[in-house]
Amino acid sequence: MPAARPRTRIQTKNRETILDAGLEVFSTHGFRGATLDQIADVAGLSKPNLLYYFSSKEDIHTSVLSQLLDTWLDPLRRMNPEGNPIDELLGYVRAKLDLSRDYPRESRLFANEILQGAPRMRGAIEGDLKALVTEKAAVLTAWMDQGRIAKVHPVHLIFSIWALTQHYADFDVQVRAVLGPGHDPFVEAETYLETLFKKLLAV
Amino acid sequence: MPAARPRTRIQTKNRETILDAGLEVFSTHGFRGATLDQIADVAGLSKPNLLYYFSSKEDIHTSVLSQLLDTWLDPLRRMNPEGNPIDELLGYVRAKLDLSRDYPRESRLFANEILQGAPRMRGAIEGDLKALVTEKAAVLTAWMDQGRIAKVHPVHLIFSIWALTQHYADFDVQVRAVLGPGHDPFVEAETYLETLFKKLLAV
DNA sequence: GTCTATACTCTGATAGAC
DNA sequence: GTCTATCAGAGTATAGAC
Repeated sequence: MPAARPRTRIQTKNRETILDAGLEVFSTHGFRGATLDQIADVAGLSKPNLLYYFSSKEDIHTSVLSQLLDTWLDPLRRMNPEGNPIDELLGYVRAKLDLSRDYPRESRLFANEILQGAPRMRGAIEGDLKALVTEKAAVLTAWMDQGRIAKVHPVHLIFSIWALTQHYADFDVQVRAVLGPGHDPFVEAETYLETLFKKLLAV
Repeated sequence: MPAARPRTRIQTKNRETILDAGLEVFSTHGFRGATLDQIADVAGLSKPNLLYYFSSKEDIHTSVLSQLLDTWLDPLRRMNPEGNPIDELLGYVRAKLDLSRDYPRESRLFANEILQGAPRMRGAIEGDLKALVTEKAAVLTAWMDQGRIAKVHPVHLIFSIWALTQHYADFDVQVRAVLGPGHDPFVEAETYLETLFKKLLAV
């Protein structure tokens, strides 16, 4: 790596363009399935030019992934132990569903990575992610012990929020095919999931 | 394609071996990510020998996929309109969770396909799958109208069963990393999901 | 039916002109 | 900084011996 040098505006802009193109292609085809040609095409740059900004395909992929987990865990991090339990949990569900709607490519990239056994993210999952879940599971357990929400397995509760919200991003094609035209999956999901979690957590 | 000829036992066995190896490799690496070398290696056959039994990589992939949807939809198909609604639904959840536990490779292969926009299964999804869901959604709606289960969006109810059960196969790595050793995700999930759906569907 | 050898294409990465 | 040309390796598929 060369000594860190301040980047010009055009450099910053091109790097962003490439990372966005990489997200687009990696999220639909996985790492191996993606080609530099495709990424260059989406970015509107030549292949050698990609490799002027990033040292390798792997480098692009790593860069795309590196910021992903932070964005992904942010809503959970925001769940406030001092707040009202039901509001906090429903707020978390809504925030996670918003992520699925607004950042489906990120969701699919993450899903791709986990499906393949998390070869490039295992450390982050066993580290940051596990630590955060453990911390928040303790908050949930406290709420349950105080009788403010129903007693269920706190970690599986978090899993179920992930599964239900990410499904609408990762299986979008299937969801839309089954619902048919004239439906907004995310609007319907918001209502459905609010009902589901209210009933599950009512004491 | 040559005229259909009865296959010898060794042919049948080798074809099965190859399809199983293909399932193994395709489900973890996706179509593009998988190589014939990997499949040959897992199958314990040489690469040209693979192509003696199947005309191409695509052919292996298609053959693996072709039987997948049937297996996958079977539990839903079995949901009996004449049975007890809660029992039928909880039975479906359990059957789907069993599929996740016993056939995680099939689940991941399916997830891979949908994530990529279902390039090789779109027809089946818009056809058979949609038709079955529509049929069963009508059954659910009838149960709801009779006041035998709570009124919720029937299609999203099915989506939620899929999301929650498939999560334990597709995100297995993450689930186990977060839970840590000494947990059986599927045993815990069975209890958790039974509670969740009982509460959701209680009138 | 199965293998070795190989043809040919695709893809990641580099060289070097401008 | 960006491009054209090109190399080296991987990967699918085929030829042909046994």
